[in-house]
Amino acid sequence: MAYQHPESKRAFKNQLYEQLARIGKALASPHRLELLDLLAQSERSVEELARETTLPVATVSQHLQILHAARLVDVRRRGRQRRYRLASGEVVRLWLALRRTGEAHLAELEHLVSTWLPERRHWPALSIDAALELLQSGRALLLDVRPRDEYASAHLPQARSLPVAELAAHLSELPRDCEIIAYCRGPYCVFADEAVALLRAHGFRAWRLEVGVPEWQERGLPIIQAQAAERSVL
Amino acid sequence: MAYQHPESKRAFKNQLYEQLARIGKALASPHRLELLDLLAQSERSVEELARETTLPVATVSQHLQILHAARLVDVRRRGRQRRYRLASGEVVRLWLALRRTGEAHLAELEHLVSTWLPERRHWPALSIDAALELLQSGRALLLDVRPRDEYASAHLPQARSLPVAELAAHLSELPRDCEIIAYCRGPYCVFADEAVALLRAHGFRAWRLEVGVPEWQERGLPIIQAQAAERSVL
DNA sequence: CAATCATTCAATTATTCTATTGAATATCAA
DNA sequence: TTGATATTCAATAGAATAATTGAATGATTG
Repeated sequence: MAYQHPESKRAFKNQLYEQLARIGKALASPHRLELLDLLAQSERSVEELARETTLPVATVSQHLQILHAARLVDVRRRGRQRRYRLASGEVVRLWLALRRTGEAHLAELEHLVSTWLPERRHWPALSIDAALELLQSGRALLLDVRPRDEYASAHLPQARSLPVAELAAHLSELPRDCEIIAYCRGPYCVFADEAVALLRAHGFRAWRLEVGVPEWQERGLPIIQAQAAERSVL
Repeated sequence: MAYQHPESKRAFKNQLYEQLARIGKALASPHRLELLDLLAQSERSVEELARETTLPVATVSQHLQILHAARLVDVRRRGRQRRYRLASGEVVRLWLALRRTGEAHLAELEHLVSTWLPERRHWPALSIDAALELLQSGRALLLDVRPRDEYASAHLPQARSLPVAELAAHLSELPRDCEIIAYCRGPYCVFADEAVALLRAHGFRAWRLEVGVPEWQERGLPIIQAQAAERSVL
């Protein structure tokens, strides 16, 4: 019979929400959110994550273990490294949902962007739809300006890899007779802003795509992913 | 120009993730998750929430203020009550994403359900699609077995309100020549389980719908909502 | 087998969070 | 204005969390 005493219902609910709060607790630190954000681009070693976040390696390791205990990330060995990655697309959706909730309700976020990225006022970012239209009509070139290993892990169809650090050295290879669309990790990454600024300073018609790979994929659009062999071998 | 010094990039990121962690921290307590789950059904007063969660009123009030500081909930006055509700549909999506992440990765959740709701093995729950098919062909009656005020706040199209507590008294009004589909707050609510058990014990052909109103709405399906006047008047 | 490298562990301290209690405030009704 | 009701506030003690440091582990390379 399904009838239960009120006290036992309470015990069930307590255990239920306690389990779910394991995930909530894992999301309760700015450093861990940054780690999730980075891992949404590609798997990484502890050391790589420490370098990108400017945190001590031991601190990153401990945060990763908290994320792992909440089952938000997986680990595998590769040589003497341990490479961490998000446990699944569910985790990407959770992170994006958290970020969108912030964008919807935290006025401070807008303020941060307008303070630190004031040049975004000059040129509007391209939406996914606007970019798709330009690309499908052949009037634009798509640049992935993230580091090469992130491109290798997953990138948008038709995208060419040209990390922003190498952009200045390759300007002569870029076309002047079409639009150039640059994308990076997502709306809070500055790589594409920097690329667009450099390109425009040299007379190119450049635009920033307002999303990155995770948002593109969440929209149900196809991406080019590294083979499973490269991602999970041994 | 968009070029920034590495240190100032770091300062921007620190502030960015610190803001987003306000939301993560709000999700870090089992009690607050239960409050969000309840508010996903309908707005409620502090006292109502305290009664449902069996927590002291002052404790609930403090948790609500934490949720409010993270902008996950809104308040309005109604008489001498303050009625809290989720700030927007984004918050619903965030909560559902967190819950789904738990379902995907926390084995303990499955274990909890099989321990506390063992009767779920007997009769499979109806998916949204299965329910839609039955309902559209007229071969089923849809019962909302939640408390009446939650039905009033929002319910599925075609649903009749019959709270599980009143079900036993109204059995004679229910049809025996079609399927009966009962739904409640969602997959972890037991109202529909109880309703199905009672109905089957009396010979009805009853089924539990595996989702509630929030999941139905997230799927993009229509719901019947209380008028704005009822929801937000003075 | 020793050396190196990447990562984790363990112990400490400082900080933040949580629940509880009783008092304070604010609103409505008589 | 008084009393009742709903909620918040303030103070506290206990618990959990975070960052730091240096040592320990474990796999790979020479």
